[in-house]
Amino acid sequence: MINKYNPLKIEKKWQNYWEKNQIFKAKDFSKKKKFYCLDMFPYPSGEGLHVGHPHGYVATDIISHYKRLSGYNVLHPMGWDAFGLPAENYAIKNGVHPSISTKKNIKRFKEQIKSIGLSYDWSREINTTDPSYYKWTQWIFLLLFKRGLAYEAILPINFCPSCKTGLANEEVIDDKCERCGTKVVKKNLRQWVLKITAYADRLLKDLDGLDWPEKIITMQKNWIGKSEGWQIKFKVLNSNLDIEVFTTRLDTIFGCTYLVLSPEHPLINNLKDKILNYNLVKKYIEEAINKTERERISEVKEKRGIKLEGIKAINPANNKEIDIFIADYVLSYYGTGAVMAVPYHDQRDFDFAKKFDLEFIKVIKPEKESDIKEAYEGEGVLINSGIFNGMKSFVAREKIGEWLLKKNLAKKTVNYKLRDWIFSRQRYWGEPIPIVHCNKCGIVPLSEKDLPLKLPKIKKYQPSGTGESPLATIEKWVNTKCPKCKGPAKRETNTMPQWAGSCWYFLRYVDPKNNKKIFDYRKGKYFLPVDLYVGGVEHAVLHLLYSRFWIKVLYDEGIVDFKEPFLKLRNQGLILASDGRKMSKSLGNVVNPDEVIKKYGADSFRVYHMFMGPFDQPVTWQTKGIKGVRRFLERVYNASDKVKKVKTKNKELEKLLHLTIKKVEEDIENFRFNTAISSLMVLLNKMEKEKEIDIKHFSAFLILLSPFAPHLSEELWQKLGNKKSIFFYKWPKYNSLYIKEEKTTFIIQVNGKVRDKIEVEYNISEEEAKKIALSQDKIKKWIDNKDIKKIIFVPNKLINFVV
RNA sequence: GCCGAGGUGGUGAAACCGGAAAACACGUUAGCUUCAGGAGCUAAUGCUCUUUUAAGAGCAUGUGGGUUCAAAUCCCACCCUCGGCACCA
Repeated sequence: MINKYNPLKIEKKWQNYWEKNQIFKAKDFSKKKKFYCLDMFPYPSGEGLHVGHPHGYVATDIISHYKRLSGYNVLHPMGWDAFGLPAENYAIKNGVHPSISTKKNIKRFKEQIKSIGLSYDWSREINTTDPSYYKWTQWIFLLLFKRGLAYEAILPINFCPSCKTGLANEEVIDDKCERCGTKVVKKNLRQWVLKITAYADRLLKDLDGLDWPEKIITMQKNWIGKSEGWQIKFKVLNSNLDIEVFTTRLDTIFGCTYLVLSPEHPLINNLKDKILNYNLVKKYIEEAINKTERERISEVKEKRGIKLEGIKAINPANNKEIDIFIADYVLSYYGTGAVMAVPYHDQRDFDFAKKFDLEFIKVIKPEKESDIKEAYEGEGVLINSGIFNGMKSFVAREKIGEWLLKKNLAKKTVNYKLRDWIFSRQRYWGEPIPIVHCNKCGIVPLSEKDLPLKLPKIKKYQPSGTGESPLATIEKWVNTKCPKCKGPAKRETNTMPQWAGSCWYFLRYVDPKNNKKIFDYRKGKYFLPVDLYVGGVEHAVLHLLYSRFWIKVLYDEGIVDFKEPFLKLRNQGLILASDGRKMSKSLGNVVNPDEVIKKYGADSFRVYHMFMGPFDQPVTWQTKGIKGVRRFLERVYNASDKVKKVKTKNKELEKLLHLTIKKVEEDIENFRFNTAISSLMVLLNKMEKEKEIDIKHFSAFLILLSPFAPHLSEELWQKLGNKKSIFFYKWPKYNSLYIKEEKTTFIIQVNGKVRDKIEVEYNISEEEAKKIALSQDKIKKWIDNKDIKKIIFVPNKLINFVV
């Protein structure tokens, strides 16, 4: 048969039609219920889309269509997260201003995305690099500043020598820059820091109500890393100084035989004169500080440290004099930067004490005795612990705490792994931080009316590498007047990190052109928060955590009335190249969607994406695999020739249709697109067998298909004589009457093995089933003249004879 | 080391509230169709064994055990793959 299906022609036609008639525009106010369906917006890179990018976009598009057909007013927008290093690097290399290359890249991305026929409301498109957008990013920064959540600090931070900028902790993976893979170095830099730690507890607690993948929730919980314990004061002998430590195992304090301070601990400087071996100590500290975190961690097995000769501390539990060490396994930024060491009951202390031949005291008796090859870190009963002997360890923790509290030596404390967010970057292509430095007034924020503070055009983008942004070289821009005293002042030259614009972009889609307010609150009240958010798992502790933080601040400020931005989150699986590796330009295994769409059509592209496998699992892209879905769509096209205004008498088909409606509906809701498509295939296979296809059946089928293959469905919908777009119609309702079974295939087992199948009336009784089953020749043979010991009957499923 | 996900035909996978393992596709083979290439249509397709051969039987869901009339599905132990975290006191 000649294929009349010509996707190239019909797809362009319908894309134009949808755009011209604004079919997918979300209404600002509507009596309909809203559904906010959001994709993580892309960074428009110079390479354009590869075949894997739109995986999530196709899924949200299917859901958006499905929700519209089910009567919702759907907000389904798209935009560009366009600040970032690649554009700047490109500018350095080719001298093209980032705003120009960004514009070009966006154009290309938009064309590619449009060619897939995704139903975005393009009237709401946003771009984070647009001053009318980043005005509001800066506005939020001022808000953070006003609330004391943005502060300046000189910190030893992770610095990428290749990108020549400081990085957030979240951006450092295995000691390497998340972007370029270069090993980071420690650098003391003046930084803007956001106090995300002030929200640690709320960021943790509010995870509970979210419909998010368990994995992401766990990752965020681990990243925040809450632990509850006690902070204990150890007095330094012959001085008025204290060393405070944090512990979650106060029950082991009687076993504490020394203290360990981190190399960065400030107390060391105060004790300088008393430390007899200060020169050696100083040398050790210098070495330790120059190591990166990873280097310290990689020496996990080999504990290093040095004893502070000449000074001792007092264990407040038993008043014993104990030694003090410095060791790099103690982290300055966690807890108090000092630990009480209990060699017998902590593996790290155990390793350290072995190496330095220190005293071990056993204070917890485990239920089962074990050998002393390693520390016992479990629970048990206290021994060698004075008045607490015999107490269970989990009780003793509190009792010892209360006892020391009375002596003013302890307080209950909660510690988090989460650290404040290093927020400034020494780069050009980012939002300028709206702050000036005045000799007289200090740090002064710009006022709202001075926003946006536009990024000046410059000729040299090259970062200095000294920790200054390229902006620092533009004197005309840097030198300004203090908003407060009108005296001479200098602008902040650091820019905001990549993540700033994406923290709040979904709010702006609600009212993207508003230049008076961040958005109209009435519009926000209707559309927000986001009902469904789909994107890659790689943002688990970056974008998703930062964004939650900002939304909570906006909530506290009364700008939004919800505490969590994304109610439901789903992650798409990674699309791997056919060699099983990640698609990347450098590996040369990238498949370009343009070519696939040109050859097979956008509908085939969409359907194949969803048919490949479970949505959230990684799959390898096999372009030839797309043939199967292309054939399916061709057969749909050909079947439309057989559609007549006939009333079918095929009860089976009627039933299958209603089962399919139910199945597709449930599968879409549950992100099981692959099985939704296969059930549509099954229905088509059945309909194809008919001489004439009932127009009612085919119409319903087309609506079920339309979220997946919108162009073809629209084309055939028109061919059936409908005047309006298919997307103005209603999702078919399945009727449980049709689904009702009349006959069923009944399985007969002997000893649990299937021996025969029979067609029987639905709801057949056990007695009857037994009678029929036993009369079957095949069954007789198996039962023979053995005794039937037991009969298991499962209604409408099977009967099992145990002989 | 800790946490999480997963392991089913030649391939992608389905079934996973215990009840027909392999739906739906890809690929392969044979036949038809076509000037040819491609495409299409029809049928077969987990493995092994057996003259009950237009059929029958056995074995099959990472490995080994267990529960059950019945296990891919539940329980225990182990192996492997992938992802995350990792000296957090």
